[in-house]
Amino acid sequence: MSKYQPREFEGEIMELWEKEQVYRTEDGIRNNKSGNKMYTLSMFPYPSGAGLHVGHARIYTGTDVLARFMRLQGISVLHPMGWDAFGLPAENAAIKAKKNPMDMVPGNITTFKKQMKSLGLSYDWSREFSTTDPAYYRWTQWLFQQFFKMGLLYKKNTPIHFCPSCKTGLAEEEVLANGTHERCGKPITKKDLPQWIFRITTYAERLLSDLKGLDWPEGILTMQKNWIGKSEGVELDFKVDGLDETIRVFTTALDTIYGATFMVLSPEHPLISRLRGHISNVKTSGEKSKLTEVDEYIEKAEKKTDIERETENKDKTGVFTGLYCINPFNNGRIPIWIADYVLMGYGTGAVMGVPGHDARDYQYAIKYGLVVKPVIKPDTMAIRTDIKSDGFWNYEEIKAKYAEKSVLCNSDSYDGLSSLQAKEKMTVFVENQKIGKRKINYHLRDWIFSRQRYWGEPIPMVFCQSCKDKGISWWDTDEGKKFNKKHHNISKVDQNIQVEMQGWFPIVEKDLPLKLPYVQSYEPTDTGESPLSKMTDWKKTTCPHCGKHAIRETDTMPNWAGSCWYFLKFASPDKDSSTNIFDSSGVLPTSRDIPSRKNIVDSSEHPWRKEDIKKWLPVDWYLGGAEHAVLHLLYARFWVKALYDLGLLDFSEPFLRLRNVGMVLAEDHRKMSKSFNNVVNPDDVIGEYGADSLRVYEMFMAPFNMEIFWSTKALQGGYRFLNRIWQIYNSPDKINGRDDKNDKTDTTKIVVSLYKTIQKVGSDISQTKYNTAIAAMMEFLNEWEKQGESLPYQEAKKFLVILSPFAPFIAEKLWRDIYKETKSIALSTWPKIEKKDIVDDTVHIPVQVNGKVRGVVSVPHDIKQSDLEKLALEQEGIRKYIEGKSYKTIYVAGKILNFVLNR
RNA sequence: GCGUCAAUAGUCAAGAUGGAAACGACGAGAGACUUAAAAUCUCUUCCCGUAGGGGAUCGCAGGUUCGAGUCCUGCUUGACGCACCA
Repeated sequence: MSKYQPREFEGEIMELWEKEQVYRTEDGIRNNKSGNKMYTLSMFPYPSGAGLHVGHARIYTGTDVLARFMRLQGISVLHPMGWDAFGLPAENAAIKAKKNPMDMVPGNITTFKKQMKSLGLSYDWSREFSTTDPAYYRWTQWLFQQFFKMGLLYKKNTPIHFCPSCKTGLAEEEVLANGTHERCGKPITKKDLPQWIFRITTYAERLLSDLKGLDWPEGILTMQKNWIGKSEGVELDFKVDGLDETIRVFTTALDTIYGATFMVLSPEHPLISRLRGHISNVKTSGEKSKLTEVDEYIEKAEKKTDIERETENKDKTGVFTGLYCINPFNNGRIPIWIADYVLMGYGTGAVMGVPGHDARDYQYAIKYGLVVKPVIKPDTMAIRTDIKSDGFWNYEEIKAKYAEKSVLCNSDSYDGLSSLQAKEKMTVFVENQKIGKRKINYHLRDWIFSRQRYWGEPIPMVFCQSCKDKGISWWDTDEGKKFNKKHHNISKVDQNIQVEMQGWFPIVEKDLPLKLPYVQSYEPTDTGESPLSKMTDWKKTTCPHCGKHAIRETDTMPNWAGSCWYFLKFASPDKDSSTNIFDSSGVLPTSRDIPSRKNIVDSSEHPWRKEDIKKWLPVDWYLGGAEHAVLHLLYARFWVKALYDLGLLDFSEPFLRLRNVGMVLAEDHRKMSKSFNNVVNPDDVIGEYGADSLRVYEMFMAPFNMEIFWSTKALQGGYRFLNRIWQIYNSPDKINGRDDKNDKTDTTKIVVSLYKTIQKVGSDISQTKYNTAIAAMMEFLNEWEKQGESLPYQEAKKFLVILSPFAPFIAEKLWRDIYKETKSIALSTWPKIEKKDIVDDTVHIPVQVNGKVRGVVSVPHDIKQSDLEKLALEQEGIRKYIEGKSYKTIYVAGKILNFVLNR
């Protein structure tokens, strides 16, 4: 009997799979029923120099198990893999290594691919591409241009988050809560730079409401909801006392307006500059003039970094302007303050201070001695001072506790109304007086899309000063007019954007891809300009509209661009798909001369063939880490919605089912990191125990979405399990009637167990409950190993099939060796189990006395209650608790019998 | 502060709909094989008892129920996310 030595055959099996093209996507050939497809996708990796991580192995194996299972169900499966190779991590690594990223990425990809193959992942490699491949980013650029044409992109000078270490601007989402950059961990500052900005906010409502139909983890849905942060309220104007100015505020609690005892402006509020003259007239008792006081405060506030604002979080500061405004409801005069706890970026940048019900306003009022006036109380309370001794009652809290039973007070004619009634009535008043309107605000901000870095898709736009001077925008051109006409159904391009974007033109389509030039100096600059801006020759071009001198955009796209639509391209690869990015030796052509493949794409209209998209999309199963909850997953949803509006797609949500994978932490319970010297390399593990052991271990250790701690000991458990399988298939007395082609069999006890196992494994896999599926197989194996148990030859074959999604190498090996099969097990069929084959005739009913189990009776499954009771009472162990006492019985058919003694 | 999720044996974990708590793995102990070790196999592994058997137990405290790990209320601890969003 030979020993289980995976090293000896895994490589050979891998070659067989490749030779036989086992994992090539079958476009619905095996089952022509429409809709019988499955698109299983793992979030594709950025191919780092460190190679594949055991954490990667977990995601990819999890997706692979699904893909293999679906194939065995006879479903056509699309299971692709590619590379998200643009972006900061690749570039920072390249800078560190003093190499051009273009020269580094190909080698990394080669390593990743080799490692993935050795893991036994069943990808259709013919669909592979990298986001850095010009044939792919040609279309990323093309899509950018479509979004520009829709009016979803504009370029504007904006104060943005800037990472001084990476020397680039960042999106809101890339800044961590502690004010550092999510990629490099260094602190972030603000910088005023011209930026391409995506108007993702125009899709806020749809991004929010479409979450409803998605089968995603609850936590991720909540995070997206919170990130979009919808709040409904009212905007209304407060007159500045004695001046012809108004202050517009946004509030979600209009019912508290009688409690507004002060007004707060954000330090960046534009009104302040107009008020300066009046502020300088204010008399003060101090040495400084009021204006100096205000100016000093504003200057200090502007200098604060995000981190400073963060640490000072709770200690609010501000300055009184000496001016007043008028509450439109009661004409009360309230003081105007400037404070940096009010943000310019949200609402109107001005807030009515209601210290009676808002915790922040309360804190501020206490510090500066402002009036605290509660205006909502529980209806059972007579006087307002009883509400709380200090006069403050959190708005949310009072509503949560008293709901409809909280009423207004101190609010003139609104007194006694419920919060809800008052809010509605007051809103109507605001509307009638024409001093404001209902308004919905979102926390979601527009998406800063420029990066001042080298390693990204060049933004395919050209700026023409001459056209700008003449006030010509792209929408004034023939092409632009045609576009507007064709897409008049979608939101009309904003006039402001048309003006703002005068002089900007997409480079003509036939010139795509606009290739990233190979440069000597690709390091980011200190000026916050892209390294491409130093390439004067490359920058120079002609205006697509007027033909005069024009300048190329030199910013590049963020790494999110490529991942926003890669799942579409997998479904519809370039026709000449043999143009793999690898040549036969596995070495990339030097990137200096990667051929442009624009000529092999047949359509000038679409980056994909519609029938392919129809066949495969949307993605049925999307597996990846939870860290993308509001980055990639939000951006990709946004692009798909925009593409839907353009008529390029006929669905508007890309990922129907999302599952998160838990992290793989090191044995010492820390994150795996080079600096802790605790990284486990999958190559080493595969070398020693085989890929199957690694796969089984990672699927078995915990539920798929939970984090696991690496344990080599536990991994050996996986190896032992496979070893026992190897031994049992090689034991003459464990499998009956070898070479018997006749698959008729008695349903002996062990066979029934097998059938139950088959059913459990199937249902567990489709719920990504891999750990319990494996436990069930182990349980079955334990039973099969018992002395005297053996399986008929054809039945034992079925066990290999259900094992194969988890341990494809050993399953394939035994499939071919023991059963002499020549066609891969991956292309076989999941065993069908009839319900009648797994029904037990005898059931075991636990018998309780007062809820405690005192015995078990084995009876026919359809026994009558009276017979069951009789049998139960025959048991000494049960009878002794009941004898001579009065009782009643509760019987749950097939489950439990309970005797309840009367007290 | 807000939101989401979690807590079961020495460790990782199973336990959908309330109905036998602890499937499976790791570790530990004993034994078999071996000159020996590793590997492999067998048994034990909450507490008491040689055993039949009995008792306890699911973060803590209550409650609902014939019956609660599961439902409800309050609390504790931890993880993740958001955070001056008006």
